[in-house]
Amino acid sequence: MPFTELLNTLMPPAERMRWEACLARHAQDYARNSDLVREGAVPEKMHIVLAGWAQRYKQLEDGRRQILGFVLPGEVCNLDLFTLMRADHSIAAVRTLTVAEIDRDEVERLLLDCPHLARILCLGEIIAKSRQHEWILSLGQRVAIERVAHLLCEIFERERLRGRVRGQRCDFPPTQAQIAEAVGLTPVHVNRMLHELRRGQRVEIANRRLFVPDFDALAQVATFDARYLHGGEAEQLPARASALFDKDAPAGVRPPPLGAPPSSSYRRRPHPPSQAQAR
Amino acid sequence: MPFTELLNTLMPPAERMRWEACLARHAQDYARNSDLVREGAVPEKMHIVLAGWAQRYKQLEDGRRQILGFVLPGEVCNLDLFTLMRADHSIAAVRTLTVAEIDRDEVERLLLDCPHLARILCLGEIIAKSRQHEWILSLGQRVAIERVAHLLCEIFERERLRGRVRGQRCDFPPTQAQIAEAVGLTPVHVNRMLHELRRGQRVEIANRRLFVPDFDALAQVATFDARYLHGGEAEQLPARASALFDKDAPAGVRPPPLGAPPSSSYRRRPHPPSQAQAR
DNA sequence: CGCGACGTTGACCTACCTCAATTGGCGTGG
DNA sequence: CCACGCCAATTGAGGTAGGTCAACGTCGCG
Repeated sequence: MPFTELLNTLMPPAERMRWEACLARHAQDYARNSDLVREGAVPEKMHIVLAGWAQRYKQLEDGRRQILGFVLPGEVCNLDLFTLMRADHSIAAVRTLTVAEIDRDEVERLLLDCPHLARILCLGEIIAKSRQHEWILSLGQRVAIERVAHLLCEIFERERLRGRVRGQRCDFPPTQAQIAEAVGLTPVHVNRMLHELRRGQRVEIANRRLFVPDFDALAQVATFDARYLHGGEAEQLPARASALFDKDAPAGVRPPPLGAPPSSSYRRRPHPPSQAQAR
Repeated sequence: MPFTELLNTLMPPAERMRWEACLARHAQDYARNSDLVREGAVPEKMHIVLAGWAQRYKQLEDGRRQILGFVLPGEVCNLDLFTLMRADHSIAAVRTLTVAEIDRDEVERLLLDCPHLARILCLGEIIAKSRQHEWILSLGQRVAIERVAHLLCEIFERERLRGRVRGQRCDFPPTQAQIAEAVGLTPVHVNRMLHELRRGQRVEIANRRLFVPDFDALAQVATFDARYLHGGEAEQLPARASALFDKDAPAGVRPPPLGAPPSSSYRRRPHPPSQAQAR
């Protein structure tokens, strides 16, 4: 498993074992749709997803609910634990879910003992923020079919980076209603979009599994650009993360994206060719 | 000015002066719509808004643009500087803008010398994240009039927390087209929503100024709940922030919100008749 | 074998978009 | 001081993406 090997590279075996032992010791199961963290509560424990998916969400008083993002196996739900503020959103199990629950003291000890681990978790937070930004772009600007396709691309690519895609397939537990809550559409309309994608040979979802025969084709309908997931940056983590904590700074290597000057019309606004100059 | 006094409480005068001197020394002007930070670039300097507004945004290849948030005077644009990754979004001037530009070395020295400052900036980042979550909720679930009203509520409340509201009025530089890019609507439709809000005596926008005669009424239209802005948490900052860096942990005091259980299968519950009209 | 959750489909409706023209404010140059 | 020109705001008419409602199919499971 490439990701596992990668982790070995990034974390000394001692840290790695300490971490995994800790996870194993605190495993905990949740039933589908039950909350791990409730908005407004002061979080007591840090949650790490071991198996299954979790979903972050917020809701309005009248019940409208928006999913902010999915937490996949191996990812941390709430590092924000340490801010000690009340949670600004809830976290629930998408389906049957196993997490490790580690309380504050232990997390603290763990992070002190495992500097590499701390860096990896920090990088995870930064990438999560980048995903939030893309999520906003999606909700605000993409049309229905792009939104759905984009979500599938994101999931598939994240799973791929973790080495959990085989034969163009990966796990995909959410129901269509949950997809709908994630992309801000109606379950009915999500169903139609999935149907359309299926007709076009873009995706197949069955038995909680996602099948993507031609990723590039799907990415094209989604206007998906994987850069925001910072895939492959983990390899550069040691250098970069050390900059976070130590001093000097070798930057990652990556071609800058185009600053495409737009088209025409009202909404798709031609924003003036802005130069990044002062004065 | 209450906010200034607050800062004095939070930061020893020495730190405070060091910080402000630093800001003053590096002032820099930008023309409306010019970029301070371009997506994909490695940020060289940290930007702090001194006067005017900045906007974070992302765009699609075809020109569709989504504003991720506004940066108000006194706020920091990109603390993420230290991650040393390429910027995942661009930042531009809403209108004529003055910022302080501080390069990495100096920021580093500053933060080492001013631990209180560092804590305040960290808290700012956390609150920014909370705002992002609310922004997602808005784009995904609120209808047009709620979205626009919610944006105005957020701005107004943030300005109020900073002590910049007088006589129910505060600065409001963005054009309707920029509002549209922020809330994911068309400029035309934003115009109509503003018109409706004006007819209902909810807001008045003129001469780059926002007037809110009855905040609660506006908040009701928007389903706005100020909690996510963490107003008043700055007062608790010393205690809380120290927990971030030191050890033990007095939590903030704040009533938990309701955790409305999920409803039926379908999406839009009959949201309360948002009567923003004649009244 | 019957219930309950999920997926699917059709008919219809409306919130929001598109296109297009007009108005008003304001800075600039004559 | 006025006329021009530009940009933002405004308004109307008509179109469509996506929502709503409601029924039916299907699968898993006790």
